[in-house]
Amino acid sequence: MPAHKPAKPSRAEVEKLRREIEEHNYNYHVLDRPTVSDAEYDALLRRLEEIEAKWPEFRTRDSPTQRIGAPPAEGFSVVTRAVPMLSLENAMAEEEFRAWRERLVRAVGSAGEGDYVAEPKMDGVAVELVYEDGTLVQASTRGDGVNGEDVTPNVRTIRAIPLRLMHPAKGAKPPKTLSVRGEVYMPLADFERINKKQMESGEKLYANPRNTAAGSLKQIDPGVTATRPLKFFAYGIGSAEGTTIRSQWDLLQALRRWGLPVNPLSKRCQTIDDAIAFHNELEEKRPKLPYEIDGVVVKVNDFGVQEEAGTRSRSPRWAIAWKFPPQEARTRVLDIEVQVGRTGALTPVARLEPVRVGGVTVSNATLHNADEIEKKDVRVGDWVFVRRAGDVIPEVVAPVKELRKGSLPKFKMPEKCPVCGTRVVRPEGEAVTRCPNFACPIQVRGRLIHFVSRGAIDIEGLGFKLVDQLVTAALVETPADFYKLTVDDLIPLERMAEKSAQNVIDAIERSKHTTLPRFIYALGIRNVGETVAEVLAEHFGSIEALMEASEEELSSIHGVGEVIAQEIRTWTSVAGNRKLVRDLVKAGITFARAPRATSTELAGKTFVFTGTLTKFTREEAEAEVKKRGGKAASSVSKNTSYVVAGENAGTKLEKAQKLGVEVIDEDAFLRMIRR
DNA sequence: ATCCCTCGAGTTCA
DNA sequence: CTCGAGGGAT
Repeated sequence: MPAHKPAKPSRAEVEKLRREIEEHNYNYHVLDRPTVSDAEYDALLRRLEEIEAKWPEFRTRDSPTQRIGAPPAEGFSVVTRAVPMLSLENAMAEEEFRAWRERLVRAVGSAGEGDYVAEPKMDGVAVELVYEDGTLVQASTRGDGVNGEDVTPNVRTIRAIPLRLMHPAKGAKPPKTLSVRGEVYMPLADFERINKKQMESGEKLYANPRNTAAGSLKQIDPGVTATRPLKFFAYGIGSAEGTTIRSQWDLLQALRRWGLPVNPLSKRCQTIDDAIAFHNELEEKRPKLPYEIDGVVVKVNDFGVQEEAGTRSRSPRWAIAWKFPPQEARTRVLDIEVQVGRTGALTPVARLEPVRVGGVTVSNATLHNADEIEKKDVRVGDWVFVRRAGDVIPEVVAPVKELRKGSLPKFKMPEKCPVCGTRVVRPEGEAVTRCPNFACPIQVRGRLIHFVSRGAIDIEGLGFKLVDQLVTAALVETPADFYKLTVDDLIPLERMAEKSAQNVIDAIERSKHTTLPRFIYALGIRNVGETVAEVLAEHFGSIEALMEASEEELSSIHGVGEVIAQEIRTWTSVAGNRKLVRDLVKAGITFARAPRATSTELAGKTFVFTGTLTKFTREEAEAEVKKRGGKAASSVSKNTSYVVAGENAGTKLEKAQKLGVEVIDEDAFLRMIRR
């Protein structure tokens, strides 16, 4: 377009443009169904900005362009409200929840028997929004309920919050003055993203989404708040005067019609058991939700019954917050111990005062490596927040620095291996610190355990306890020694009678019949996992050929680069390792033919399995895929053809959805391979 | 030289 | 599951 001046639009045209932008905001934030791309949305907003810049007479305070614009505040003034924002009584367990209902029924008679609304309890910041004639004029934090802080300029930057209410053609118009209550929160993914950025720029990490949301709302400069990905769910109003709304459920629908986001999981419950079921279902969904919740709020639906139930000094009798057991808990670091793995990697692990998190007692949490400890600045004696990452593995989130008394010494990686005393090394640019002593007893033991593990040689009944005993009794030093064991060797060991000893010996015997990839993997060469072992087996066809391979030949293989090639060549040139392979072969190890792909029906397809599979094991499924010429990968990318999701699928499922990868369930997978 | 996809290794608790 | 890093594509 040539740079000619556009004609001045009419007031109606500007208004139409605003409505269009508001509509898109509504679709996106309230209905969660975007109807235009971000780029299209931005284009509309930019056009409006240009018009308003050129013809200032069109500027209005409630225009979508006016989300940022107020100058930084001098601090926050206090807002005093006529109808206080009450807090809720808490219930921690089902009995307490039922007790609440008993009291309710006593207070209001049979009216309290049924008809509730159950809503997720957002873990965010409670705010009140005041709309005058449909325009947002004030926003405040809850504060003590009566007095809150005026955070209007900051709240205006939150896109999920309409600056103007919508007036549906049919249905109740909002009252002249409407105070909406709800929760400002930060989605988990956004929280993680900005924390990652903080980490990269070496800044302080935020403890959790709620604190980050609260901190964002209390920014002096609304420009800063505008950069924070905050969202909002409305759940109530200050007073229902001037409306015809007579129940909580109708209120939620009305809020939604007025253009305010309402949590779609909220549910009307006809009986107390429905509410209990809702709580339990939500607790299960909780780890998969894109935001944090800390419980369920159950309210009496009918406003008339609510009034009858009345309010105690600080909380209404007609509502209760039934909390979930915390997923994040505070505890103390008793010690930081350093473990040594089979490759000699030194891993610091925090020993914690046992604490219940998400239903289990946590007493250990990995701290990964020295950098990680440095980054989080965790010290022995600190109070720390612990959470179960991805549903399972405990993780130290951050120390509570305010509770650090005096000065605690910083953690330092030991200079010597805690097991064998050898001076440890940390190669330039690497995160791990290692003990270089190949003969370090813990490495020896680690290699033995790896050798017998599932996926490797797989000796059933030979676990880490028994390996420990065998090493201590000097019966086993290298994997080849397993094949020299007799029942009489085992019987003197703890918890070993003749029967179990015989079972172990039998299992050892059975393990002699294996496959080449498993055997190569079992050797425990650094960076040679199951996949690389398979590639090597495919290429060389025999262990002897692999043992004689040159570095050049190795690195020419697809999937093997310089690093791995050198690692393998170094390993195969060590006399002890060559002897180990000879001894194992002499002991009678034989290799089954690797099952070749029997069809090509899944050729070119890549599968990723995630979650708890109930109809088959992951190994079986992967074998089926390979048999049909397909590939089984461990992580989801845009190259993935299908993600097969079992129960409780976690981040991989999310990623699949984000990348638009097809997700199928176990049955669909079975149908696919049965054909 | 850089980015993206994978793989490998280490870890927790019931 | 998560992180770091190897390998290959661009």
